[in-house]
Amino acid sequence: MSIPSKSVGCYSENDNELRRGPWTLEEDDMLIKYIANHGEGRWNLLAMSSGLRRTGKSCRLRWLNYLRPDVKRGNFTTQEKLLIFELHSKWGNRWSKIAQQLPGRTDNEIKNYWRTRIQKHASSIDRTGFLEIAKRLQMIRCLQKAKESSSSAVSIQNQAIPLPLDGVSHYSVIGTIPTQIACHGACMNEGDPTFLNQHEHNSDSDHNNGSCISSSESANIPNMTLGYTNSQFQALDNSDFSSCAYDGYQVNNNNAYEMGGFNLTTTMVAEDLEFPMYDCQMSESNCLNKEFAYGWNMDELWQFRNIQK
DNA sequence: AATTTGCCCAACCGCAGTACG
DNA sequence: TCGTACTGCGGTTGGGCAAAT
Repeated sequence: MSIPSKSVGCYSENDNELRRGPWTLEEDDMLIKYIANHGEGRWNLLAMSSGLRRTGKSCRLRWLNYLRPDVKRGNFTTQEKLLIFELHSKWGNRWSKIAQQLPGRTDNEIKNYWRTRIQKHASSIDRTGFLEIAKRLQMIRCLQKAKESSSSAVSIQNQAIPLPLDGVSHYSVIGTIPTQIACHGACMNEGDPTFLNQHEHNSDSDHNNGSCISSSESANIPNMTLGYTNSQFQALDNSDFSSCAYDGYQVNNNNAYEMGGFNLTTTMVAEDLEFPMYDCQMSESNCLNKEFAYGWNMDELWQFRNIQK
């Protein structure tokens, strides 16, 4: 390619050379009008016949990431953030695949979000940090579930979630979960943007009944299980387990949900969601000290992590 | 007020997969 | 079947801007 080394903002005034760098309003307008008349696709042809001195790839990128009418602008909602965490735990850096689950969001946007908000927190993790992070993640997941099940009168406490071990690819450490979580302060209100309700996003079923977990109120939540599968550590609830089992997902060594990166993900769940973690405490019986709540023994977990390295 | 630092995000690059002649 | 063009994806870069010094 004849294009010199990248220099955004340096344009050639030579009509024969391709333009690079930020798009102008005129270029945007030209692209929009062309696509309105001819439709998307055939980007190289578009680039040549539209009069834009851009590559087809550049035109495509501009359209998909910025000009498309259904592109959603602005910050990610809490639901979207949670969904990104969820999907990244399943699929890793499959940004386009993740983007398909977030209507109006582009893979580029999600990728940028992940890199700037999440990976910046990547750092070495010590044992103490890991414990704290594990606690936070666990609480967050509990709170997610609280909304869903608080509308249901049925308590499914202390049910064990069976793990279908295939005897080959799964090494699992599973604990069952006492399911009382107390939330103090004003952290759970239906109208609160920080209210965790991930499943509203992609479910039209029974998750939208407004129920408020107010101060000093407890919610029955479904069992949750922390599972460590091969090199993978993640928080598993029933839906997570399904995806794990059926998608055959495995986290590679670079994945953020691998133990080494676990801290940044979970930390950001708490921090980036602006969730008042300090207001939410596990109930007394679930005190997270030596014995990790939900049956996890952190000594074992940590040892297992080291074995996997 | 000036300079430095760090963050965010749009855009670019290279590569892999697919379509087509 | 092979070669070429096109498309899409994930990783990376660097400009702009706000915060910090």
